[in-house]
Amino acid sequence: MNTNILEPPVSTSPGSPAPVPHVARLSARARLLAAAEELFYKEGVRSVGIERVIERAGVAKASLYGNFKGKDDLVRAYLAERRETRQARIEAKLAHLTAPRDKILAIFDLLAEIFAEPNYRGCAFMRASAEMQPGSSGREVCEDARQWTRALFVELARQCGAAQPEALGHQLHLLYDGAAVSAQMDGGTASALAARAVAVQTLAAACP
Amino acid sequence: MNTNILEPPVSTSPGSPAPVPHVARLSARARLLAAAEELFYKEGVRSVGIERVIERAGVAKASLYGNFKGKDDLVRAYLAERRETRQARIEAKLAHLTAPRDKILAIFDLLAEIFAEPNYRGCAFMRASAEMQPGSSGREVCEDARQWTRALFVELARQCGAAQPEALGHQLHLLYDGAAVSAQMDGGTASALAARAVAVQTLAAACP
DNA sequence: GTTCAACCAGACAGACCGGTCTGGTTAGGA
DNA sequence: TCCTAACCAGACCGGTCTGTCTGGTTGAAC
Repeated sequence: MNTNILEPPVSTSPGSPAPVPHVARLSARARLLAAAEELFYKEGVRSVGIERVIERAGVAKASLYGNFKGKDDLVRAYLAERRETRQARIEAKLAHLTAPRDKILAIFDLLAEIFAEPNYRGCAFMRASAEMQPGSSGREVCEDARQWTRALFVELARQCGAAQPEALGHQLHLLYDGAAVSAQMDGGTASALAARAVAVQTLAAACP
Repeated sequence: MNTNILEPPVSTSPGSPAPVPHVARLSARARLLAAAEELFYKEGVRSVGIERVIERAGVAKASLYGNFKGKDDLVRAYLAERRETRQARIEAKLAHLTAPRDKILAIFDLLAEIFAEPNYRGCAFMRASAEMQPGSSGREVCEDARQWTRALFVELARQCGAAQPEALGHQLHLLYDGAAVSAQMDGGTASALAARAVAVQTLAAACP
């Protein structure tokens, strides 16, 4: 969902071969972020070089270094954008629900939706984390995204009336992570359903 | 545990600054594997270059290319060695147990032991997978290791008398993966205990 | 003593990457 | 019309990476 009226909406058609049509084109920054999103997620932040990104975006090298401090900064911006997109998607999924238990299970339902998407290649933050040095700005975004997810599970566990909301939140987060790993390595949506089934049991045991 | 009498036992003191003493030294191949194990696991298979490995091993470049086809082959050998070490460690942990339920829980106890080790940095296969291209020989080793773990959980679930051993095995594997991710990102042994607690509930529900 | 295999040390080549710089083009506003 | 900002195209530099090659050393077998 693009609410910035200064920029036309980005068409995220995955298989488009030509870089981006020159009619009604986006700003160089927006095209760079779109190309980074596509290439970094598909092939890894380290495998993809600057040259590939600017070629895909149809942008000059100087434009990249005018909009970003360097490759690390572009990676950070890519991850930050993904983090906001994901958090917004989760919040939208939970918005029309009231019972905390339903919200928790809805998160796993959302995982099944995400895993079913044709271009899904696993959790972007896990994959990027493994490619980046500890302490880099990109890693901080990943850890921030992780912290947010953990806090969400703990808060929902608290609302469920769990005796130990921290412990239950940790357990639910565990299932969330495990589902992502399994989806990345094994493919399919089965892991989201398996995690949901375990979550139902765990909730029943922790929230009497 | 080194049972190969052809080679002296490798001293895995982590902070030793000198490469390896020239007395009773190992073969070039063994030293290369030891250095690869140390550096690849600590800093990533992609971040660490050939130069770093041969310097740490105290080995000439030509010796590397005489023992391995190239860097990819060295990475594959490193992962294959790790896979065998891990499988042997799990099998040793389960050897003196008879009840399948105890064996399953012992795997999570072993995770807690592993997570508590000072140099633990997460699952080597997950981290290496994220750094390698799909279809590479190293990736195949990782997927093989994953397949083995899955088969182990499914077999133990079957021995437990689960109605759906495949499903229960998948759920247990999910907890295993989630614990590894949480240990890598958050540190500590809490995730192994949390996964064990959920496993107890899941087993109780699936094996009446 | 000779031979041979395994090894060490390091120079070197070719490729690639991130980042800088120059020069030319376009569009819009004063 | 002129000016300015944003942009494109691509040469270029320094560094790093994998992998090859040459030459010298050691030690054990014969």
